[in-house]
Parts: sequence; C-alpha cells; structure tokens
Amino acid sequence: MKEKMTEHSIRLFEKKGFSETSITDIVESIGVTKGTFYYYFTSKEQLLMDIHLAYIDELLNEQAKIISTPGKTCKDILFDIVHMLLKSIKTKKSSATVFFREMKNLSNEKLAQILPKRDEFRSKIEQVLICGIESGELRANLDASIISFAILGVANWSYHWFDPEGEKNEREVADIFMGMILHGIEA
Amino acid sequence: MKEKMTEHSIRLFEKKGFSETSITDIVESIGVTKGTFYYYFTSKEQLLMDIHLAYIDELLNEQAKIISTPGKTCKDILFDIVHMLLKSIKTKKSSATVFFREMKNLSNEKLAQILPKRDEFRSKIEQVLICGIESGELRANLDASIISFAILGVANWSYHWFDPEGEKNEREVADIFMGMILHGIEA
Amino acid sequence: MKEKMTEHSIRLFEKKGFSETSITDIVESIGVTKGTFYYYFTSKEQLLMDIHLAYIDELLNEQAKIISTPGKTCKDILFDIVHMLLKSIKTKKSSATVFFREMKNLSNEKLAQILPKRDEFRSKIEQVLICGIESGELRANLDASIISFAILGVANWSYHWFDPEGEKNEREVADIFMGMILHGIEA
Amino acid sequence: MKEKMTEHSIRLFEKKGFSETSITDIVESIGVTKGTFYYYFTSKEQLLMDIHLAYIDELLNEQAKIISTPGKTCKDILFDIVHMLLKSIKTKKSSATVFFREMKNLSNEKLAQILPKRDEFRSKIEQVLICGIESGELRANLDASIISFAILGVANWSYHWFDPEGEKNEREVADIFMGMILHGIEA
DNA sequence: AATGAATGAGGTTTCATTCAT
DNA sequence: CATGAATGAAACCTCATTCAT
Repeated sequence: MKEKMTEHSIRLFEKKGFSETSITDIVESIGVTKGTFYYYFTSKEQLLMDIHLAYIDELLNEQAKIISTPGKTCKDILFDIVHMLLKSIKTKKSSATVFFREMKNLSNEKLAQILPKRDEFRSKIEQVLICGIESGELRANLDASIISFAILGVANWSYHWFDPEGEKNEREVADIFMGMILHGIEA
Repeated sequence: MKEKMTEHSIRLFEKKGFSETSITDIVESIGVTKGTFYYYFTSKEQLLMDIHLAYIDELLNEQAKIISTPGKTCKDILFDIVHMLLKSIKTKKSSATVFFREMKNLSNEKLAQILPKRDEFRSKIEQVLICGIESGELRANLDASIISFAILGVANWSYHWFDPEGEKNEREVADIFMGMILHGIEA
Repeated sequence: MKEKMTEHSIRLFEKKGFSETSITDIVESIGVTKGTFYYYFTSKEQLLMDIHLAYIDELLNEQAKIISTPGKTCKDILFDIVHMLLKSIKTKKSSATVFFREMKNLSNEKLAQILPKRDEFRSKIEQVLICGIESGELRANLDASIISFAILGVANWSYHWFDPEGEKNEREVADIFMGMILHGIEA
Repeated sequence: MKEKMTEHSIRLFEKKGFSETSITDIVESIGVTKGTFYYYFTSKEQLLMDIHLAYIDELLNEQAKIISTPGKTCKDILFDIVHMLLKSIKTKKSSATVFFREMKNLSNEKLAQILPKRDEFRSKIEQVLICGIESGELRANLDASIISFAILGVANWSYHWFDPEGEKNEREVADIFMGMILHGIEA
C-alpha cells in the first residue's frame, strides 16, 4: 500500500507539481481516505523525501556498480554513466522530473541529506575525468570540475525533452552524446 | 511600481517557488497592499506569464542579433549563443530559474504561447549546426537535432550551479564549454 | 451622464443582481472610470435608493392620476391600476425587478423611506375597494385588506413571467386578470 | 450537522440575502469553523441549490398528493393547492423567500434543473383549470395559462406580507383568496 | 468633470493535519 | 488498518471607496 501510494504520488507530482497535488488527490487516485495516508507517512514532505532518497540512492548505487566494474577505461565508465542516466530518465521519468524540479520543497534539514548525495554523484564523475587525464586517455588541459557539470547538463537536461517512445532510443542518444563529449563536433 | 513588483516577485519565486510564494509575500516585500497587486496584475498567473515572456523574448532577441551579425563562422555563432546564455544566467539568474522551473504553473493556453518560442530558440541552434555541417566547418555525421539539445543542456543546466561570483566567470565557463563541444575531451 | 449611469446600472442589476454587480461593471459598461461614479453618486447604495425612489414615486404618481380622474367607477379605477402596473412591468421591467428583488440591500434608514410608500400604494387600492363596497359596486362581505394584497399579487407577480413581446399584450393580460378579479372563474 | 447548517443558512439568507451572507456568518451562527462547511458542501452555491431542490420537490410532492386524491372537484383541488402554498409559506417562510428571491444566484446549469420543476408546478395548475373548464365547473372562456399565473401570483406573493402570527391564519386567507378567484369581487 | 493609483477589509475556497472510533 | 468528521491557517482574489491631480 505504501509502495502504491508512492507510485501514484510520483505520477501526480510530475503532472501537477508537488504543491499543486493535494493529499486528497493522492488518496482519491487509489480510493482510500486521508487517514490512510497519515498511517503510512508522517507528512507530505516525508513522502517527497522518500521519493528523493529512493531516486538518488538508486543513481549512486548504479554509479558505484559501473565504477567498480574492473577492466574498463575511463571513457567506458563515462559512457556507462551517461547511458545509465538516460536509462533512468526513460524508466523513471516521473521520478526524475520530481527529483530535479521539486527539490526546493524540502526543508533545510532534509535538503542537507540530499544535496551531499547529489554532489557526490557529480564528484564521482569529476574523479573519473581526473583519472582519465592522468592516464592520458583525456586531454591534459581539461577543467575537470566544469566539465563534470557540462556532462551532467547534457545528460540530465534530457528529462525536459527525451521521449523514450521517440525516434531514437536511450542507447542511440547516449552514443550521440558521448560522440560529442569525446570528439567534439568540429570537422 | 509594476516593474518593482515584477522584480521582487522574481526574486521570491526563485527562492521559495511560485506556488509557495503568496501574494502577501510579494506585497509585503515592497510595503504595499494586496489591492495594489491586483491593480497591476489580473492574477498571479498573469505575473508569471509576464516573467516568462520577458525572459524568452529577450533570449530570442539576443539570439537573433547574434545570428544576423555578418562575417561570423558557425562556430563563432555557437560560441556567442552559449556565452549569451551564460551571461543571461549571470545577470538574470532568478528569471532563468523561474523560467526553467515554474513553467508547469502556466495554464495550457499560456503554455501554448511560450512553448513555440522555446522551441524556436532551440531550432535556431539546430539550423546553425546544419549550416556548419554544410559549410564543412562541422562534422558531416552529426545528428543536429540531438546535438542542439545537448548544447542547450550544457548551457542551461548552469542555472543549477553557476556562481557568477565564483572562481570562473561566465566568459571562462563559456570557453570551457565550447572547448568540449567543439573538440571533445579525448586526448 | 448620471441618467446614463442609472440606466446601465438598472440593466446590470436586473441581470446579475445588485451585490453581484460591481462599480467596475457599471463604469466599464459606459466607458468611464470609477472616480466618475463617485462624482455623481455618494455610494452604491445611494444609486439603488435613487432607482427605488424613482420607481415607487412614478407608480404613486400614476396611481394618483388614475384615482383623481373624475367620472370613474371603482371598477374602472381598479382596472386602470392593474393595467398601469402591467404597463410599468412592460416598459420598466428591469426597474420593476430591481424594485421587487433588491429591497433588502437598502439600509434600515433608506427602507424607512421606501416601505411607507409601498404600503401607501397598496393602501390606496384598499381604499378603492372600500369605496366600491360602500357604493354597492363590490360585494359587501369582502376583506378589503387581504383582497388588496391578492390584487397586488396577481399584477406584480407578472414580473416573473410576463413577456411584452409574447402572445398577449399588457392590455389583454389586464383584461384577463380583471375578469377573474371581478367575476371569478366559476361557471 | 449538514441539516443544522442548512437550517441556519436559510434563516440567514432570508434575513440578509444570499450574497450578503458569508460562509463566516453561517459557521459562526452554529459555532463551527469554515472547514466544516466545506466538508459538507462543495460550495456556497451547492448549498443554495440544496435549498431550492428541497423546496420545489416538496411542493411538487404535496401538489401530486392533492391532485391524485380521488373524489375531488377541480375547485377542491385548486383550493387545496392555494391552501397548501399558504401553509408552506407559513411553515417554511424562509425557504420560500430564498426560493423566490435568490434564484439568480444559481448557475445556468443548476437553473436548468430548477426551472422545469417550477414550470411543472404551474402547468399542473393549468391542467386542473382545463379539466374544470371541460367538466363545466369553470367558465368556458378562461385563458387557463394566464389564469394559472394569476393564481400563483395571488398565493406566492404572500411571502412578501403574510404573517402567520397575524390576525388571519393561513386557512382564512386561503378562503378569502379562493372566494375572489372563484366568484370575483363584483356585487 | 474626470482620472488612476492605492487601500484594506472581507469574500470563497483549499488543504495539511489531527483524532476518536 | 482505515475511516470520517473537524480544524484553522492561509491561499487567491474582489470591491467599495478615497484622494491627489
């Protein structure tokens, strides 16, 4: 039941926004009453926090798996991370949207739990870049920090437009993205 | 007075979010009464619409100026657009945040005015890419559409993290971004 | 201008109700601004009072003319009064509706000016009835007071349904009404 | 509680008018909070609609009982209907006032539910008249439609003045009314 | 004679939350 | 586990009115 509520909430939050979705909206969407909601969640914010945590923890988890897999070049790792982000936008578009858009609805204390994880994710990318520079795979004069933001921008921005049912699937988009990130677009 | 109200609203919307900012918050921030707000705006949504229109129209305007300036290569144009986006995030960070985050608070009719403009901006970038491909400046095998989203992602994502007072200014960040976009990061 | 404003107000009050019609509605309907309204009227209530006074004074005036015309039987007078009420509903339907429906929006002091006039109108009808009873024109056992209310009811209720453009004109309806009032409907 | 709220609302609407009565007025009159009101009613208009429906349905119901009772002449039926209307004005004066005066505060969709019922009530009276004409009880040359409005006017107008505590009770007034309606007032 | 900026009180409605059952 | 009645604070918005110009 808690799971079911969370699912429905994510969908509603994506469509209408967190503030614009009322507890009534949520409980009516699954045919129970408000009391039931407060049996499973202590507050609306708690529910939002659950969604955030589930999303970022999953991302960090996937990222860790990618990084720790032996026998990969840094470029392989970067590709896998970008690909994984697109896959997550494909399968969890609603969660992604809520995650990127509704963060400000968390209280400062809750934010203090989420923000470090967000930065950890980016920071791991930066480390991969540095590792690649040191190993000679990547250009020596890169600003690893700014480039990590650039790569995140390329991948994450997809939640604004990427359509999993569209012409290109997430693998193809990841290929195109990595083509540009690695080799640029200049002739 | 209307201008003043809009300014303060943008700042508040950025900090607290559109839905979380009340008319009371706005009018108290400048020491007038609610009636005054409704003397100048027909609704809260109208104010949000004004902000959106002002932002996107300004972007389109700047973009048009860049594109129509004679004697530029396509790469110059791309650089100028990315640079311009970063400048606009620097000087109008609040507006940018509101623009990218609070779009769902517009009614469908209002959205129908904004979305085409947003896509026009992206589409212009795609045209520059195509033009560059045809002239031989850019690689022939690019997917101009997806790449236009990638470039937008790199630039626009900055509103999440770019600090105009930080270590790098908008010119330097634009240089780094264009370095990656044009030449890639591979050694 | 004052006249024009009153006319438009009556029409708006009829259609939307007094409370539901704002000063803005009124001034916009004639293309001036709110200041202008307050140049001519001291308050919205004052305007309503003007409408009430104009209506009831006109009715009393017409009634007085009918009663004072020499050489009429009481039945003639009753007919003329009923006919006059129907004519007034025909030509001043909006005023009539406002008069009968929006009285409660007058303050007690204003009501104290209107109510005696309303009762004076009815009372005059009662006097005509009494006069007719004494002269032998009307049945001796009538309750003149209650019958005066009955006659008023027959005539005034017309504002709910009488359509001057309809099948019967006000003269024909007055004839039918008086037929019933004088001779009843029994075979 | 819902019943209690409706009762108090009717009383307040009668005294101050629908628009002039605020939700605050209503809930304060029974010592609950505004939230409670909206727990039972979806809107203020819904409450007004409830009142209208309850009133007209009750009238139609009573009318149907009168008409379907066997062994009555048409004149009996007419008397019973007029008497019933006066009784309803006696016992439900507030509802009657609200019903006759506040109809314009219903939206068009709601009106479309009420108006047919109102006309059904009048139409039933017309049918009784026609039946009486055909049976020879009533004069052959009556305009049944207009006369039905006249009878309704006589009876319904009472809500403006009838005082159940006054000199005459509703039975006596009904007798006087029917005396005029059946036999007229002429000597 | 008319305007337009500003007010402030009050309107209807929404909603997260509580709690006895 | 779940309900349903109730709360109360706060939301957006309207509007009669004032007043300097």
